[in-house]
Amino acid sequence: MPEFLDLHGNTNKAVRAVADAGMRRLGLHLGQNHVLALLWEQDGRPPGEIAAALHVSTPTVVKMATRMTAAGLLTRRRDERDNRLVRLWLTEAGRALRQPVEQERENLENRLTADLTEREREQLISALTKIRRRALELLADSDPADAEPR
Amino acid sequence: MPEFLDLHGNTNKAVRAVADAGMRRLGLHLGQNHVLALLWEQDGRPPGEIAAALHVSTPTVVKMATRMTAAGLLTRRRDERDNRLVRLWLTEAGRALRQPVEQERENLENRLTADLTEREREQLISALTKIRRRALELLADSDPADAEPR
DNA sequence: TCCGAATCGTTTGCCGTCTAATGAATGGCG
DNA sequence: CGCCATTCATTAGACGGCAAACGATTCGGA
Repeated sequence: MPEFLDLHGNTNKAVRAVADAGMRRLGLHLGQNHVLALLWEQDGRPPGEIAAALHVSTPTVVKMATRMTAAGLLTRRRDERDNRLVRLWLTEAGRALRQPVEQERENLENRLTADLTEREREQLISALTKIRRRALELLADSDPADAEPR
Repeated sequence: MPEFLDLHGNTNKAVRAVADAGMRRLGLHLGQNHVLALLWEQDGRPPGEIAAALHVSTPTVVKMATRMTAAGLLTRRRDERDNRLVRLWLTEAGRALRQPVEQERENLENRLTADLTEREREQLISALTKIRRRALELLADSDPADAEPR
């Protein structure tokens, strides 16, 4: 009865590929939409804050910001009061993607879960939530990094 | 009722991180265990065959094979009869990891699904299977690459 | 006031993954 | 029999992700 692990991994890969195709149609790379989503909600956030919100490392956001800047989606500017901070600001192009991206995401979600009944969908979400919680606990245990901030 | 997509992605990341930590304890990088698993089952397979079995591109396997060779887990040798082919052979070190890796995987799976009842687990697998199938269908549609091999 | 600790972003380098381009060998068909 | 299409692996380059090292700035306490 083995291998929930493999099934979950394979499913994720397939879902990821579909989402990537969808975003690519809008000229985005997978992952960039998450950064945009945070900036649509509140423009001018610094990389560290975005990284924390996305549960991702700061260097990851920095790299993405570099590419997205090159792609004309946003601009970088240092905070005037605290020069350690950098703030990311949407360009017109970045702002314009909001509606199409949000629609595409809804579209993807609906199509992917089309074979599930409402009940199945709820159970799925419940199960995934439990597993995620469990995984985060296991991570915190084995990795005493953020344990005991004194 | 939002965002099965996000939940699934986040769960995957957490699960991946836990699995990665587990494999790292054995001196492996995540993903390498899958290559090893195929070679334990049948040694001397070529990269293309492994890629197909893992649903991964050939370059991915080639790169992993390069690192795993450097790590002393396997060796590369060209097939004598068909010189286009390369075959990957386990070293003693690669073979020795079988038991510990398989146990670690079982261990991980059990710990991750510990919060689920047997029934929940079955439903989860069923739902993920449906979604994966759906995702693969959507991919095949939008991407007429492998459709109609004449 | 001044120096060391804390806070940020960036750089570097690695892993897994993909697509596209390249290169080497085989095999079949005229 | 010889040439061209097919079949493989490899290389190159991009993306998302991570950890570690580095550099700049701010801030608090002596």
